[in-house]
Amino acid sequence: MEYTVQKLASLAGISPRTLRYYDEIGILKPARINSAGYRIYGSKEVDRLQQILFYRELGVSLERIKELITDPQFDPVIALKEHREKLLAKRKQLDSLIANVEKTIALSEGRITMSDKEKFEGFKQKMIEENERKYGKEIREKYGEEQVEKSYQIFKNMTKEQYEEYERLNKELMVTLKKAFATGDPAGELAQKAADLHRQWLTFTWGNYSKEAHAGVAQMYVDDERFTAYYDKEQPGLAKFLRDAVLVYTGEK
Amino acid sequence: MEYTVQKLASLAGISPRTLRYYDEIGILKPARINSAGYRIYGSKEVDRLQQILFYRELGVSLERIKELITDPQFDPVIALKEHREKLLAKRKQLDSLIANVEKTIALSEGRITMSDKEKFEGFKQKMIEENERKYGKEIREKYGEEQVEKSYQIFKNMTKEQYEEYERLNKELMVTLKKAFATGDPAGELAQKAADLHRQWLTFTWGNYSKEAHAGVAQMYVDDERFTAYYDKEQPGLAKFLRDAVLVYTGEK
DNA sequence: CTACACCTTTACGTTACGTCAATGTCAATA
DNA sequence: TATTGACATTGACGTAACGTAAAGGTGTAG
Repeated sequence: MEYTVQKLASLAGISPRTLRYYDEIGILKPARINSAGYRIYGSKEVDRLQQILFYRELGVSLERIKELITDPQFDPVIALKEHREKLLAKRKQLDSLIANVEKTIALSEGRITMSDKEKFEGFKQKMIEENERKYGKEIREKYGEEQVEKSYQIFKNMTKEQYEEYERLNKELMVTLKKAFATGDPAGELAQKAADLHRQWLTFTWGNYSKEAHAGVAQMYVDDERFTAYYDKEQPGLAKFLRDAVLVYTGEK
Repeated sequence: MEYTVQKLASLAGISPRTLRYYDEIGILKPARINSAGYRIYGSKEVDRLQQILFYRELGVSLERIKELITDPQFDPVIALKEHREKLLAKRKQLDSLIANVEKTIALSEGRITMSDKEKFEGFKQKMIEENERKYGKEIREKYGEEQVEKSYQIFKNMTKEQYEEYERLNKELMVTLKKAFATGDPAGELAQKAADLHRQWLTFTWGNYSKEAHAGVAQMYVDDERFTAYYDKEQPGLAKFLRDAVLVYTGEK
């Protein structure tokens, strides 16, 4: 049997435009073109279309489908396995997305108060996620996979009290730092107190403290604009001031 | 604090282009434009961006986000609930997709033979799905929701033997029909045998048989091109011939 | 002979940006 | 001071898989 676009489209449950598109990208060419310029498809094309639609329903992209059914030495099993991995990752992401939406709904409706442990866990998780999103690649490059994972672990294992202390330290650091900034002296008493607070804050997530690493982090606050922005958001120049104070504190030039 | 595109982008972990795009679609305008034409964002814009990114992470489209944070009488809870429904539907689809891919992989690797009940169930399911994809809307309109569901139920509850008989009947119908078509006489013995086979085949999924309905289906084979294509795929004109034979058989018209 | 249903190609619209290209601005340095 | 390098701007094309006109040719039934 021979089919025009409409006929074949109806048979397969797709649109004529889809068939023209498939012709255009070369994934399914008609058997021949008749005198009037009509696309004429035969049974071979019907079979090929069936295959295409099968893979398409699996969510495979047309480009990959093209490879799958064109290249004879392409292994469809391997391709399908790769595709499965993608789908699984997608589902995982979708799951956390759904969980987030549900949490947000519950929060908005006041069904859960989240003033207790949950909220705390959620905060920690969110902070880690945010940190990962913003700095993930860089800090992994700078400090290595292990260090980063370790500090995340420490973070996750903090008790509520420890976490509150961590937050409190951060706030105190900011307050002290701003006051010190007003004096303009990175070597002054207030600035050195800020540097010490900064050390305390850092050791919360660090396994071991070293002056060199401390000075390195302070320098990074100036080098990396995103960190700079975080401190300078409170007061322009704060990041540099903190670095200078820390350099004095650690005695590293 | 004030930010240029780069600064704000770094702070939020997005690209400058994204900020320009958000300006373009009016979802986040800068606080002001300086003399050089630079976009300058303030803390109010930072907050708004946080909100935008929050909803974006939930997978909400920018257009809906715009409504969410612009329209004051827009209920975010309702919007989130709708969005959750969409996500759940998406996950459901993704799940069946994954199941399908896995089944295909297993089949390709020969890990499962599917020569038993499973294969049979799979076939039935696939037929129903295909039928649904192709004709779902129309047959529901023509015969009503109940009838369609009922016939699917009958189909699903068929035993292997019944199903094989169903398939055998279909094949015999085709063979007989083609032979009858060669005679050219819709009222002839062979054609009437085909019509009777068609009746038997239909009653497999019909609760009750009526001549009128039988004639109606035969007419539909001619009216609906997708059915026509199914029969004409074997031999052009077969659909019409079957209709004529059935009309004689049922004594209608 | 005229509808009318089919076919054709061309081309813009969709989403949320990525990626040049051409050009202007600003701060630091030789 | 002139230049350099890192920023900024707008404009425009590309993405995936088609949907949707628009403008025009074809085929057949009445």
